[in-house]
Amino acid sequence: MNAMLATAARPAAPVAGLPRTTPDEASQAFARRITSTLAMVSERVALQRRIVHEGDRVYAAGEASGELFVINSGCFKVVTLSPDGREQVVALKFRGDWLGADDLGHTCYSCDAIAMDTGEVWAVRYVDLIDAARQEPALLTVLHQAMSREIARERDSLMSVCTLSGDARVANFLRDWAESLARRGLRTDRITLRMTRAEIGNYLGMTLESVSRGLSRLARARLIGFAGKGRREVCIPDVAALSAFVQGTLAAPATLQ
Amino acid sequence: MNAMLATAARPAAPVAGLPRTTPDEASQAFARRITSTLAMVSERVALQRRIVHEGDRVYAAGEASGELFVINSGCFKVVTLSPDGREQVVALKFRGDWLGADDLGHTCYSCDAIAMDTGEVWAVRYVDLIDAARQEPALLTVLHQAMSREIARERDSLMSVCTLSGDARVANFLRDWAESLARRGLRTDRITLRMTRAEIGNYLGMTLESVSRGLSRLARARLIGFAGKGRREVCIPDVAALSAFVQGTLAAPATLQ
DNA sequence: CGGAGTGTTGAGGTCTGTCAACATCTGTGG
DNA sequence: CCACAGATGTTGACAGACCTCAACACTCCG
Repeated sequence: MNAMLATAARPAAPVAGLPRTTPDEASQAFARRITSTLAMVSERVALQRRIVHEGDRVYAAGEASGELFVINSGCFKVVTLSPDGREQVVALKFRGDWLGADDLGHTCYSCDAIAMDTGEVWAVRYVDLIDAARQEPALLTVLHQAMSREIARERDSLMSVCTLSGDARVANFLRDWAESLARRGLRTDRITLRMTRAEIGNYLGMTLESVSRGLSRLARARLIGFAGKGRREVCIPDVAALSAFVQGTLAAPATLQ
Repeated sequence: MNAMLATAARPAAPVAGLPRTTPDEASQAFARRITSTLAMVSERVALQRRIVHEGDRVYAAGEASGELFVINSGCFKVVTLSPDGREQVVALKFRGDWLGADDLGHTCYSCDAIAMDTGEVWAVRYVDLIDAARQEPALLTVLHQAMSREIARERDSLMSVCTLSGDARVANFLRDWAESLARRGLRTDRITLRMTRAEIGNYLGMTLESVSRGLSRLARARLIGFAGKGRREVCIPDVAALSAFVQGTLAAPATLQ
């Protein structure tokens, strides 16, 4: 397919800057990078392992920062709380991602990081990390990669909110989540959304009703299916089809009946 | 300046996590930080000065990365181009900001960085920077601060797009721009927008017509004024009033007649 | 002068938010 | 085990905000 060729040729990313069309190799390279990152950190830097459960706060806005957290397992949300009380989910994080790297230069955290699941994070002190980097410069590279990936992800979110319709945003969100899992070697045919419709809507810049309607329409179009009874379990028979749908809404505002 | 007084008077409740209503001291601290950053970089790292003019590309998506650029003067936009041809302005940068830091870990740039003005950037090779940081660890801190600020800015943009109405987004954009200038000691009573309505709309996630209408309504409400004939020069008599307007739209969806 | 580029404004349609009713699931307590 | 309350999710009707299309004004330049 020339789409593939095009993608391979130009390093830029597809839709809304989202993860390339995930050929296995890219996915595997990603998995290897995570593994080696975790290995390197655990070998070279003093760290403290911490088990967290659903709802636990890894750190809270306002706390003195100075520690970074590498996620070994579980999934997490990063939430900002503005002074007038509005809160917004600004990022979702998985194994291999860093928490707290977005407040490096500051004296305190600017967000809350909350576990959406049981998981394990490794707490690393910033100064220790920098220190260890004198012996192992690759640690810096790894950190910088993580931060620049975070910037890129944030931009993707922005682009998604700016240019996609409601339904497409929901589809894009699901695809994103599925690919995050896929790249980490987890199963994606049946994923558990660990967020309420309200939270998803908050993250995507839309109301919970619109999210619900979007999911229903995607299900009617057989792009996704619901498993379990809680309607929190979603199966994605064909991730590529979801991507195609997102693409399609751009070219010709195709509506789901 | 009574704008300042007004700001000092009201207990400054920021918006969308945006920079607090800029009391002088914070603004001055910011200016000092920029100065010392530039000084440190120019003293400690090998760099190449480069003069750019409006429309010049500092780097382009797809080019091999490896260099960072510190902005000494001028203003710049960072643009992503997706394969299907849509492009999106994802960031605006001024003196003291870094360009290219968002692609640190990657082999090539993922965006274009384009001068909107005549200016000067200092090109620094990443390896040289890391190397210099062995002598002067503060260089790393500075870099990390810049990156985490970038993440925060991106999040603010996201929150702005997600939670503010069209008019409020335009107002917020103007205030942002004015504060960026103010913190750098430049005059803000009369600013020149170096972007077309279409570009502003693209950046804010709305159409050029909506931007135009928003500007007109703000002008009718005397929150801004137009100078010059091109309608690109905007004066902001009272930045605090603009902030207040943005805040106001949150509490009670106040419309500008 | 005339054309291209840019900006403004109006009319009408569509998408999404708002409000509301109802369905479903979960956990608690009798 | 069942009943019940609260949280969560779905769906409809309606209204309002924003986009689309279109006409027109202004500026800059050749």
